[in-house]
Amino acid sequence: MRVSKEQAAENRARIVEVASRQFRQKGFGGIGVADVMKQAGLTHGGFYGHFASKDDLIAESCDAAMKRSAEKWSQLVEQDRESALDAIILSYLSKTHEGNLANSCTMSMLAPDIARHGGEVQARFTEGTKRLLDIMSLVVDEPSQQAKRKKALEIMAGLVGAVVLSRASDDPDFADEILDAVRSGFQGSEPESGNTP
Amino acid sequence: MRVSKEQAAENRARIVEVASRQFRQKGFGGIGVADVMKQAGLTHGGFYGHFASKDDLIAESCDAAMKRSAEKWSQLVEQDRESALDAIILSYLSKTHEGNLANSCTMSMLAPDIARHGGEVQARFTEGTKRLLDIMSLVVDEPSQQAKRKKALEIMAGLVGAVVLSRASDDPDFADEILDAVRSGFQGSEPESGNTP
DNA sequence: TAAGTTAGATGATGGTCATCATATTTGACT
DNA sequence: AGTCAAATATGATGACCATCATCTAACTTA
Repeated sequence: MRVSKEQAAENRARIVEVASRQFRQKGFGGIGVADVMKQAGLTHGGFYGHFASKDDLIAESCDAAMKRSAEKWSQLVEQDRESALDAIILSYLSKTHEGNLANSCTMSMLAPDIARHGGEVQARFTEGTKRLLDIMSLVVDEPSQQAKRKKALEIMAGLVGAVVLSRASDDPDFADEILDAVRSGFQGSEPESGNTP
Repeated sequence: MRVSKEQAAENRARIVEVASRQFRQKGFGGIGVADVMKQAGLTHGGFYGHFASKDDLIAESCDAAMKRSAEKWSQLVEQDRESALDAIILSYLSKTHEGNLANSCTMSMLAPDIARHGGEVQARFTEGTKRLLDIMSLVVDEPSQQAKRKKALEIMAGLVGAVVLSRASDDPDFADEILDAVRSGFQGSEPESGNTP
């Protein structure tokens, strides 16, 4: 059955939203078009009315996820520029973030898949990464513009690596140790809750 | 046709070797059992004589790759303990490493897939990561044992994040910028070849 | 309100893949 | 030498999946 223009736009947005979460949780190959559609409350047939291909959806959902991350970081910066860096670091390395694969950052969940994918997906991801870098550069404490950018890159790499490694670990203590090490390394401050056994 | 015991062992090793490279290059889902066997010079049918399942092969090939990385790092440490850390960092972030997906470290190519996979694969990977951490802890310059371990974790996360992000970028200059930033951040020394345009 | 357009549903197609069943060849052991 | 069992080959099976063709219903617009 047909549906109003707004309803259709909503549906499309829902498809992207579901896909974005599912891809991060299960990888590009881990979820099929039909399943995404079902979780969006639709059947698989309508998919190609909205998207040219699965790759098209992949590109769009990555873009959406990166933009959402950028918005989140921007909000933190606008809220309190002084504490924004710490806030970003804390949020990126938080346990909640850790346990919730679907809500995680594309950089830490999908970067290798994106590297293999190439094409439009990679282009959008690269743009998104640069956007995040620009935001972080704003709140990093370094004398020159160049130094800010370099420092922001170091921090972003550290955050991504920490999340990637901690998630891949099946030892929860080790996973926490990784996150704590990187967090305290970039924050100077000590972990918020007890850390020594 | 049947084959000598040694030949069979060689074949099995070759399967693991091929799989290890292909998985890193294409992901666990990006290469099939039949293709791995073909590249090992065999047909697909014999696979289940050697392995219980594809997951079994995945676990074994990850283990092999992590062990190979550990050996490489150990060699660098034995060769020259003073310069070992720099050597590890340089090798991990090198462009050669960068361009050659199949020869890359499991941590930077497969960690998210491993996180999703769970089970034996994840357990072996975690062990391997801890082994690498122990090696790096040996050559990190910090006063206490605890500080060494923490610093090694920070560096490993930084290396992994840098490689992950640089590979996922479709802008070669940006990719290099990431690698350079993280390298110089951990080395104190400046890049070996010209860096300013 | 009638015509035409379009979102979505149903179902089919062709391909890929992991796994298994069975056959064949030949090394290994008696 | 002869038997057994292991290593590999061939081929089949069943599942899943992306994509497409076709159909239906209802929104939109004139």
